[in-house]
Amino acid sequence: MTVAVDDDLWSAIGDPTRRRMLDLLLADGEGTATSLSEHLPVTRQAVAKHLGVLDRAGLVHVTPAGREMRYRVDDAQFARAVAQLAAVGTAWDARLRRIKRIAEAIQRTQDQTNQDKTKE
Amino acid sequence: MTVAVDDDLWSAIGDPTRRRMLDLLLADGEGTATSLSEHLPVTRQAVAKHLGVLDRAGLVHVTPAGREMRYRVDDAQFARAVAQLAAVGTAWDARLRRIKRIAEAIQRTQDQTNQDKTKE
DNA sequence: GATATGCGCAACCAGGGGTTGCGCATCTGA
DNA sequence: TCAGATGCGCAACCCCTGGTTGCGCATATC
Repeated sequence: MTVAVDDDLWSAIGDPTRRRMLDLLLADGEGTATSLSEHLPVTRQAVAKHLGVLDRAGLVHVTPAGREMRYRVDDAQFARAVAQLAAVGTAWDARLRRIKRIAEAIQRTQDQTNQDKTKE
Repeated sequence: MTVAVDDDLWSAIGDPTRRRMLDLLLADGEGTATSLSEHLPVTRQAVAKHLGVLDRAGLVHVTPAGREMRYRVDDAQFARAVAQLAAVGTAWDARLRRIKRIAEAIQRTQDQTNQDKTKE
């Protein structure tokens, strides 16, 4: 019942800084390491490394424009990442519900047993 | 529109080994560092460290039983973690849909412009 | 009581996120 | 046109984390 997860994709969106970067890129359409770093508590170099990770994971594409490197989100791959989040979430949610159901069932049988005992 | 995420909780479930550990604990109800390590590609000590992280995040509880330390998942906290996954997922999904809508709108206005031009 | 089993602690290593420092390329304006 | 500003990449370094091995201690078990 374990959900198969693309570890590269998951670890890419697992980092909080990278999640904020994706947020920023989605909000503004595109951005550079420098522009992103202005809205983040880390340096341009750190952002550049993260952009490298996101690029290798296929979550962003880069377009050279003069001396700038403009990044934008790859919608399709991003959608895949969101789907993975959802998959793990729903799988765990389902498991939680099943456990709760079983627990309630056990509770009921115990109540029944206790009731039987009081009858004796 | 950024979703507020409990970073400790997220980073706890962000690690693939910890996710598999949670899976195992949920499947078996409870487990020890030794028993879990038998189903994982890492040593008991590594598992023990992860259990420490999960414990500090409130995702598991430990019960000493003789020389064993039995861990089980905290349903409530685990549900919170799942909820966070779902929250980020749905937020991003919504943003994707909005972008797609805007893109389509732009497409339509461009089509309209082109049509106008052909009319001239 | 001797042996096996489960655990914790400590030291160590590799990789990743972060920083600073530097040099190179591209823009821009006087 | 050329000098300064701007954007970027590369390299070295630090610290934390995930992982390992090695050890000793406590609890079961025969």
